[in-house]
Amino acid sequence: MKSKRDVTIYDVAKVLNISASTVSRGLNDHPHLRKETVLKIKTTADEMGYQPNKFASNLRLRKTNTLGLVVPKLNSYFMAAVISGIEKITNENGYGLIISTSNESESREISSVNTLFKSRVDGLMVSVAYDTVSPQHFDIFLKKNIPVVFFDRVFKHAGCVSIVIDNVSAGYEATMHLVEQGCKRIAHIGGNMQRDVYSGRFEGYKKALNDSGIMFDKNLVSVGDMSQEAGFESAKKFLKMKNRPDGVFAANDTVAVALIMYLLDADIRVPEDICVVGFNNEPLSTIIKPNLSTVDYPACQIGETAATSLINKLNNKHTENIIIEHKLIVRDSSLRKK
Amino acid sequence: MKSKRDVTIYDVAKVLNISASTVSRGLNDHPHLRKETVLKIKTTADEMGYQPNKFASNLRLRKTNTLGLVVPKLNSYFMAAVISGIEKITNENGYGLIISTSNESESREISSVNTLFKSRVDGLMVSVAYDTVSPQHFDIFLKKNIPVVFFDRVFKHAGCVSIVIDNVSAGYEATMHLVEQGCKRIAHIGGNMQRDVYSGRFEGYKKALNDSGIMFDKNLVSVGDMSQEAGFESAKKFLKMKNRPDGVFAANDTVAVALIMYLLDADIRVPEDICVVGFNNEPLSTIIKPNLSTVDYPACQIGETAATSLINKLNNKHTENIIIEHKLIVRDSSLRKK
DNA sequence: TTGAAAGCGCTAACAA
DNA sequence: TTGTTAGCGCTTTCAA
Repeated sequence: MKSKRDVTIYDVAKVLNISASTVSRGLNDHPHLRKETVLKIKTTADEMGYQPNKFASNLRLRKTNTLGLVVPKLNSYFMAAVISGIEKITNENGYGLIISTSNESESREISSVNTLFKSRVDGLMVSVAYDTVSPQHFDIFLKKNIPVVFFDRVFKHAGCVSIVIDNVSAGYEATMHLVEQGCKRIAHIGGNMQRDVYSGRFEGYKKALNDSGIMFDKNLVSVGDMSQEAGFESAKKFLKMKNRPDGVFAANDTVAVALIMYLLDADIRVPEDICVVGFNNEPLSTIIKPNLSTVDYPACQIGETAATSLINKLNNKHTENIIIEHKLIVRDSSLRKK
Repeated sequence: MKSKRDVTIYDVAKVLNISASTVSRGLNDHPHLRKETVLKIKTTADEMGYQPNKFASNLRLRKTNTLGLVVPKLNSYFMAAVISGIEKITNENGYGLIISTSNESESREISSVNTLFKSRVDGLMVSVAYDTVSPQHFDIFLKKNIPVVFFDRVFKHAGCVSIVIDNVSAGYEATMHLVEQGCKRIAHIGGNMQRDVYSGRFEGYKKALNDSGIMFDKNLVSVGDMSQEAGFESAKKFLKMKNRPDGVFAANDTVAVALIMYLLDADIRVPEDICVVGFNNEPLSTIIKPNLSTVDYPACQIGETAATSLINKLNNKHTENIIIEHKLIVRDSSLRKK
């Protein structure tokens, strides 16, 4: 594994009979250099196979030009799209990106955050894990004035920008749509209410019921880990009730699809007997029959916005919380009236 | 964004009235130090909030303890599982991980590889992009004796280890299964035959036909980009034929599911009229009705194996190509005989 | 068992 | 417009 010594700016300088600092300046397009010199330096460096040593420059400059990203999981279409948005912006701005996953667990999130801190990223983007309770592991960043941007699943944390959708409105619209389809007993499948996305959607659900004169019934609310299993469990629970729901607003598509599969297996008709609305517009929402009504929001744009915010903050530009538009997409799973 | 100066080993040394080199040794558990001294150094460093500066040590040691990973896309269950396997091993062995995506394009792959090279990763893991033609962008690594491990979509490249499944056997088994179900005209939907995974599956398909006395018919082979669209296109093509296929072996689940959706919409029965087998065992294979028969293989284990191989190679241990077991999973989409 | 000192490769303040 | 020089924080050789 022994590698030959790399070409350094000193080697280039020696060949050109100039000083290393001039080479450094030339490589970095320093303004006061003769164009001619710059060109000469760059071509020679190229020819010699020079590769800048980031560690030396990071060490010297005390910054890494690298951003960190912590996400709960990689297995959703949503997250893949977010990351592609982030990569686009970071690439355009000459930043590197280190991605780390928390696997939905607080302890893994803490270790990811610490690792990125040790890697001395210039800034951090985070979507919080499912079961994270306290945001205090981000304090090491904040204490050092390293900016942290939250997106999707966020913490309200002094000095941190958040990129979110309006979950309350989205939950409200989804539920209202069920009301408009004639549903009277509308159930909700939600997640950990410590996560703003789930508490927001739940709040919107309750608000819509209230505005429609429908009494909130806590038996119609099922809280789980938003997995396929959780969807089956909720379906089982609803089917056991003597007074079954006739509509369900689920806080993600995975759960909604699992619910529908279970219902269909039990010979319940969707949407005739029970209308279902999901959340996220994952690809599987158009594979299930009937196609799933859901809430769509631009994942790629969320990624781009998060990265842009972070970079702006690094450049001391003004930044603020941003709310991204969402849209209810009505498909067959909730459409009784055509 | 100005950060206070960090605590360095010099600061720790000053507090303890010893030299920086001793502190360095203490922190790294150098053998000849008094246990007492080591303990004293570690606790003081901790109390002072000391964080090692990786750049300084990377610069000094000429290695980064970081591995690079280049993958085509993040949006599949398969890749998410592979990455979680890789993260497990890298974490256990004290390596960092930088993930980069090629977005299935050769040019993005080249730039990812170059970026990781500049980041001076100690080793590289790669699953090749859909349309990569030449492996020569990996030469910068090989020339410097930095090990490269391929997995899933691989290049046969001197000195590079590959972690794969036996795609030929898998394609053979899938096709044979269709034959056993009574299919006589078996079609194949494949991808870029430059990718070993697709050429292997195709080869297995042809071999199975041959072994079953079925004439290979090139009109029954549809090659596309393995997207949902490609699945629809293939379905359209097959339905237009006067002599339609009665079985289809698709080289991934996305295409297989799209095909089934299209067929069902056209009132073709699956499996009665056409049997379908996919590949990868993605979650959507159990959401489509009828559930999709497919080939399963342990993604997480592939990730673990790739990372382990790479780390072994870095430690100058013996490494070799590894073939991971796969399994045909028969579900309703291909099951005529019970 | 510990310390002094050099150097990894780069950048920038200062000088010319 | 370019050169000299010091130093970023760490490791390690050599010496004690």
